[in-house]
Amino acid sequence: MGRAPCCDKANVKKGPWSAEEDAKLKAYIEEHGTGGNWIALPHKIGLKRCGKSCRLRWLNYLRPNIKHGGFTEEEDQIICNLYISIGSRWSIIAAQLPGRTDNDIKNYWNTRLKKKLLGKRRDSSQSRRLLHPNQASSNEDAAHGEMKDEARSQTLSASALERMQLHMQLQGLCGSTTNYPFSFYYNNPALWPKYHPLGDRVFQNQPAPTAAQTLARPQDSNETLIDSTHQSAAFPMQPEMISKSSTSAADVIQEGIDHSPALGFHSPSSSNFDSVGLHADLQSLLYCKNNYSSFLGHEEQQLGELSSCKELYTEKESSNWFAGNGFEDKLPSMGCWDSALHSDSLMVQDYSMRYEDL
DNA sequence: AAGGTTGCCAACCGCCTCGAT
DNA sequence: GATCGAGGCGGTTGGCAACCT
Repeated sequence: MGRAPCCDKANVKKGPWSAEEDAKLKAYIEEHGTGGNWIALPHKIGLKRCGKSCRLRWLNYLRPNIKHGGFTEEEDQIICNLYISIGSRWSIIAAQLPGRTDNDIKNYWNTRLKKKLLGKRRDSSQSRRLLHPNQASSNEDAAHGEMKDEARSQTLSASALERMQLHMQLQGLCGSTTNYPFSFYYNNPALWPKYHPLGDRVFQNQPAPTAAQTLARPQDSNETLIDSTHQSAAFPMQPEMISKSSTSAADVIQEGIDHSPALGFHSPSSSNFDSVGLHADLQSLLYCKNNYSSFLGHEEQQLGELSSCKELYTEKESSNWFAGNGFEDKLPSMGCWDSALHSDSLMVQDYSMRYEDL
């Protein structure tokens, strides 16, 4: 027996919102707020819409200060950095980009930025199978729960693969500055956005530089590197940090770092990485095709190797790095991407070693 | 010019989390 | 501690527009 629907589906309008509906919803919320109950809201204002639909419409379209389209280079970089770092946690990524919605960023990533970064070759049938194995599977497969779970797991891995590919591209540009490819982001505090659980609202009230501003001034990265008090607050957000917690999420993560020196998480104060150079590399990757064309030369082979490694990408096999590093207690809901990420990292590590031998 | 394909994006779906009871 | 319901989230879909052949 499934969960009861949140609204009477039969009497609820679907599809595009009319101007009249928009006006009603906007006027009501601007005057009364949501009242803390989205489900009841449409009834109050006489809209034949699901409460969830109203919420989505408000958050993604009607809310003040929403920006649509026209992503800047700066925003591209932030999205790229965060996607590599945390995966498809669009709400968290959106929190770093004032005026942007998770849906917008998700669409932008899926339709444009991903292609921009990974290149058109990703559309080849090979990579299509690699990245969307569930789409290639038959309908009868989907009808079976086990197969569905497997497909989900593979889809998850696909996302992880994408991030890994981005990492490899970055590594190809930046050279192997470390044995641990995923430390690229963590080793560059200049690329770390600030974590603001309340998103825009906090940005509006806080004069501290946004991630975009931090990113936009790589020449200032030295001060970021040196400032150890800044480090805790500036550490890249982890998805679970967004959950309501009484303790500082940054502290939780920082503690995790402090106890995991072997995993490539160098504290900024001890890091001597050239964040300026890396920033430039990322910018080149995003905006200068020439710079990553050399990478594409290896991509065919890489994809082949990735296929052979794909079986490594199961959640069962991926032991959670965070377990054993003091994270499991504090981050109880650590999502499956994390284990996939860990699995990725092992595979990438292995792969990168072989790659460097080429 | 017409039909097919691809790209884009708003909206939906269903699962998960968490607070209230 | 168990259950319920609302909110939140990420993945997916459907429809329209632009582009291609």
